[in-house]
Amino acid sequence: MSKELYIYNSLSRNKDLFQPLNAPHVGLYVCGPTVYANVHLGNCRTFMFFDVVYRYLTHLGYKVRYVRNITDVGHITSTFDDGVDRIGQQARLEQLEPMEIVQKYTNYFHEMMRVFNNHSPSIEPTATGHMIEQIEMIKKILDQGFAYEVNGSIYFDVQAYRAKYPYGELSGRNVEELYENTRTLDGQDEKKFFADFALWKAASPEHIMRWPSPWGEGFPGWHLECSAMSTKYLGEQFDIHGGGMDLKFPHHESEIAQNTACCGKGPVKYWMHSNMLTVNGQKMSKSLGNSFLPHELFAGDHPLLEKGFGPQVVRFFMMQAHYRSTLDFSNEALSAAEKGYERMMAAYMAIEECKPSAQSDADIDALEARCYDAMGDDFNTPILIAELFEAVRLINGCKNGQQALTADQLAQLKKIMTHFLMDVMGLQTPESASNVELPNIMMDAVFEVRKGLKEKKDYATADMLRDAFSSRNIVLKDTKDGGEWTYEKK
RNA sequence: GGUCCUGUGGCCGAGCGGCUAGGCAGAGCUCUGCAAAAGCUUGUACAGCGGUUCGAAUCCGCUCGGGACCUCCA
Repeated sequence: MSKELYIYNSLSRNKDLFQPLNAPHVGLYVCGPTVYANVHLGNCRTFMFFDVVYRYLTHLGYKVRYVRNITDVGHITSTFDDGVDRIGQQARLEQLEPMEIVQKYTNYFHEMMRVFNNHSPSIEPTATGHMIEQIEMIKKILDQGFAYEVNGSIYFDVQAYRAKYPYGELSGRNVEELYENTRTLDGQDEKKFFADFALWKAASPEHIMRWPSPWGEGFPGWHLECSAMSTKYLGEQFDIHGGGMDLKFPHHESEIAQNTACCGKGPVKYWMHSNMLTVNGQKMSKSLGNSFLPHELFAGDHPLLEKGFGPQVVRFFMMQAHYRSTLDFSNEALSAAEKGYERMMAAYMAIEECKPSAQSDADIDALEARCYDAMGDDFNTPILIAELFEAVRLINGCKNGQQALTADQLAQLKKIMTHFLMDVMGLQTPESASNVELPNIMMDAVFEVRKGLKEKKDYATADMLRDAFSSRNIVLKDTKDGGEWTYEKK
């Protein structure tokens, strides 16, 4: 059975065989959210996918250190405006302290990660908690001659960097072309070269979030935190760096430049980028106004939604598309995923009901191998799911007595489905995922039936129903509206 | 404008030189008090036009759509 793992590496533009720098240890860094607003569903897709990466590497036996940061320093919204940052802006809007904003939206983020059944990262560092590391890194880059100071701000010197290292390798663009197509430059810009980016920005007097530094009070540039924190927790070189496609340039390109300028080598062996969630073919994003929030999706509480879908259905829906493809949201697709998810889980839970046979012609080993092949081919979860539906057919066939499976094979199917469905893809059965309301809903139906029976004066059947429950330690009590029920403790 | 990605059957979505993807929906059958579930069978497909090849959805070119990045973005 092949358990080789090939990962599409954005840097090499190839599916590269995964070979950790220090097996069995694996360093995984994923750019987390900026907590100035609620995470929307598009954001969640990325975190759900990298959760699967984390889970699968762990399943393969690697000791993974998974670092996912929280960006709680406001990135400046434009190079040219005067230190307006998203968090500060939102703080003014909501009339809260910036750190209250940070806390509020971090809480929502964590809650959604939990609801979607994502594992917590090993370390979840915040940018504000790593000012010292960021300042130290800037000093090193200055010492190496790849940055310069202007009026208390430090800029990365792309020209100096390019003289020694290639710039733009990840995103595949060259600086000359960038220049031709960059929008009109502000004449008052402090930068020596248009492509230079800020490592540290001097804070204007009204800027709220500010920290002392050797260059005066200010705040770090938006690319720096990831470089500083990944280096601190994963070392100067580590295995996998992930994030959304839209972070490739300039964010990840700048990270490479910062790390290389600081430490003389590129930080990451495998760069992974997950594609966007789209709505009517367009990227879901806050600024386009086509995003919606997870809790709106669960409740069906949004103009674009016909009904609500549970977190597990949403997760299954996401898993049915490959992470490097765009995935278009639609009610029809979600509904189809819901049916598929339910069929999958029903079969999973029905394995125990299957009667084993002495003989079988099914090849479960081959099925298992194909599951690993699918995951090993750049985390191809859609293929994995297709293979698991093959398992569903076997299980259902066995339950109907149309497919012979031995006891060992049934156990193996159970193991395969547990591994891939639960452990790797992080799905849950409907029961474990929710639903405390379910018993109440079912009992409502029971009371409805009893009411009908009593109206027809069929008291014998009505009593039979009540006795059937009471023999299972559930007591039914009639009320004028319907009924109540309790467990009878013994 | 530049760079890159993409166009698959009613819908979603894999595949990316020859071999059934899969799910949902549809049709037929089996099972069935009814309904559902499940199983079996089954149709419609690779944007268009050229080219390479024994053979192309898959490679190349052009045309026409769609999108991402180039500014904060998962």
